[in-house]
Amino acid sequence: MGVTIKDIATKANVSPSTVSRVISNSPLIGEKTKRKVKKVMEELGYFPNFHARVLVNGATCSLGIVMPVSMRDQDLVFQNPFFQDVMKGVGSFVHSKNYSLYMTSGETEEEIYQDVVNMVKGRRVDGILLLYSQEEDPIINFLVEHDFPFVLVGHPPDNVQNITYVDNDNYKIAQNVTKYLLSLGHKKIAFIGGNKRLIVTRNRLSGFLDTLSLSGLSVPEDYIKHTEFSIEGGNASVQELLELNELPTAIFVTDDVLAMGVLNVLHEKEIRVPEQVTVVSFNNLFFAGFTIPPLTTVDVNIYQLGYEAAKCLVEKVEDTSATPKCIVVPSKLVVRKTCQHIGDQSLEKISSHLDFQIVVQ
Amino acid sequence: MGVTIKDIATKANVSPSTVSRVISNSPLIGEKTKRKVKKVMEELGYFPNFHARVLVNGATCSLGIVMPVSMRDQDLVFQNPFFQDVMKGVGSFVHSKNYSLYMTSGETEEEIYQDVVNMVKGRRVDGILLLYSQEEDPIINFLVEHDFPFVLVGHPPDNVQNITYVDNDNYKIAQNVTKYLLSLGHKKIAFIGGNKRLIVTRNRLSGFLDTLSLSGLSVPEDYIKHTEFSIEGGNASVQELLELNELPTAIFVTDDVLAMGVLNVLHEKEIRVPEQVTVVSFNNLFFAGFTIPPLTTVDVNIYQLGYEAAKCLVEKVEDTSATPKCIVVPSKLVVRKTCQHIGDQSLEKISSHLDFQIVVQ
DNA sequence: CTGAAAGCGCTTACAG
DNA sequence: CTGAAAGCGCTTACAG
Repeated sequence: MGVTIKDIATKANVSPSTVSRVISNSPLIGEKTKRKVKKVMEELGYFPNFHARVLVNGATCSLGIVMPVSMRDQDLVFQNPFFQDVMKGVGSFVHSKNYSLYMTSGETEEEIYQDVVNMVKGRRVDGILLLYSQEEDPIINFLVEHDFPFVLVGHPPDNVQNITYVDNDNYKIAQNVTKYLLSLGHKKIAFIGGNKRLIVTRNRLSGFLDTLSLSGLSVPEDYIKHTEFSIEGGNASVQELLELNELPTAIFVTDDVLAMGVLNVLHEKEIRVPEQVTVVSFNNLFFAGFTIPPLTTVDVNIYQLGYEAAKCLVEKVEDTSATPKCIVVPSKLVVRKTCQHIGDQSLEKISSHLDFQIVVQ
Repeated sequence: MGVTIKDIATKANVSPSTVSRVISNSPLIGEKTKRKVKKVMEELGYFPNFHARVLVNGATCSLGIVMPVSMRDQDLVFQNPFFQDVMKGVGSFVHSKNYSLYMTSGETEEEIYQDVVNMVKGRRVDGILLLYSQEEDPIINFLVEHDFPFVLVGHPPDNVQNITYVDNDNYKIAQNVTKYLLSLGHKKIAFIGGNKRLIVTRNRLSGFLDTLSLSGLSVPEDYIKHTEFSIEGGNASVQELLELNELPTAIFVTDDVLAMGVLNVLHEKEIRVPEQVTVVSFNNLFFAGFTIPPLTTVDVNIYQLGYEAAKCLVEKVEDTSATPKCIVVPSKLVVRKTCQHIGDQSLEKISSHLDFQIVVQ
């Protein structure tokens, strides 16, 4: 059915080798022959068979994307627009390099693991991009063991020196966000975050906790909530906080989807934001500027996270000997309306104490 | 580097053919040989080379996914969670059938078209899934011309008899939604929808328009807005409506992201929903129950749309002679708080006049 | 500058 | 029940 190199060869009166060389634009071939062969290719509508090429070259120019698609059993239900945004960044770089994208479709950790094994051992991809990072991840171990090129979006759970990853400096960001809250006068600050196994969650929590304890503030245990990544999760968590005797005056939320759930409950209970409760969040997802009130949140540059990760991975694939590296994507706090409003001057002042870019929108 | 069938053959003292037969579990091979060979495969960690297989079998067991990723030039910026949801459905079915997923990464129509050509002509996939449907789409034409298996999520722009597609009955739904609005007493109803080239937009618009005209109501031209699929798009459109002399009392919005923008502006301008303006929308995206007020919207069963589409495609791939078919995914109106509230009884009454499932949440 | 030959890793008629 | 041979569509040393 498909036109092959042989068909071209016969019709152009040359050998298949010559056709192959014309395709790869080898300088060895004479101009005349090139033109002749190219014309025939045009006429017959030739297109190289991908698999035949891969079989001899080895390189697939494809990357495998590992998404945490709804791991229901782990309550990691990702209905999070975050991933769509990362993928845009990934897609953009990858396209510029003529690489293709392969996706896992597994729905449990075990299935996703199998998907990865298939990709790697079946030689379907040249590298793997992990869009998340969590503790005790068998996939990372598998990849390391097989010395297969991969890049992590997020901070490695361990083995940091040997893994190439792209991440924000979540610990530092969390410190600065917390300092920001402190400078606003808050002392009773609660935390709502995603699954504990995720490294992002842990890093943001540590930054938060460490900063408070440096200020001599301790956080009661029931001020710290871990929940699934959904509006409902955010909902449930604030509800719990609101049942406490001593209410927090600020809530540090690690994701905008969660924050949406938080704002929702507060609005329903007619608790005024930011007058009664201050809310900060992370990720600056597409709806962050349109919640009620508009969310003050850290823009972590999701697109760039994806773009850089893809770039690192392609580099790694094309030069396997490259040493592991880590790219830190910059971020900034986008101040909107969910934190106690203070005069512009004082914001500047606060800002000067922080190691952190602040932008008012 | 990789272990091949040959390695196994030598170590197991059989021929490569035998190993191949063991892998495909051929009944011809004796039990003893099978055990012996399997043991060696185990020891050596054998995994079949995907590309070698494809080269001889032809089948890739891979599907290509065409996403309308941010076609900036066409103002079709899709930051819409819709696609993540469809992909869940697609992934779920595909995984059960051991198929893999390939993604386009192009960012303009031209690039995406090239991605598709590469997939098809390079024999990288067995079928193509188009996650959207629009007028004058060169991709559809290409696929039809090459008689390549594909399935459309959405209604074909033309050539309906020859294309397999999965869609909601958007025209009918729009009719019923409009009737619903009419029965609520609205006469001045505006429309905010996405790009005109998209068939969904057109179908929902026609259903809307036809129903109104059947009721003897005409819609002024400036009551009909087409905008990009973003909160900002929704924002801009209501702003325009609010500048009109004669304000609509209801707005028919074709997508929740747009509706979010609509609600946002109305809230800012302190226009009360639903008391002053009623809003209905489509898709029931993850945040629809959490806007302020919670959105009344049509649940189009996004997941099932993806699931069925993948199913149709695999069927088509595995039986090329299958006749084109069309699957209509059911939908229902989820009544929340953006439409003028009326007593439960009258909702029942209204419902009885509609050819449409209504659910109160 | 061009061609014949071997080979990438598999499968599958064809023999036996 | 098992093996030798041909072939899937390409690339790339090796000759000339």
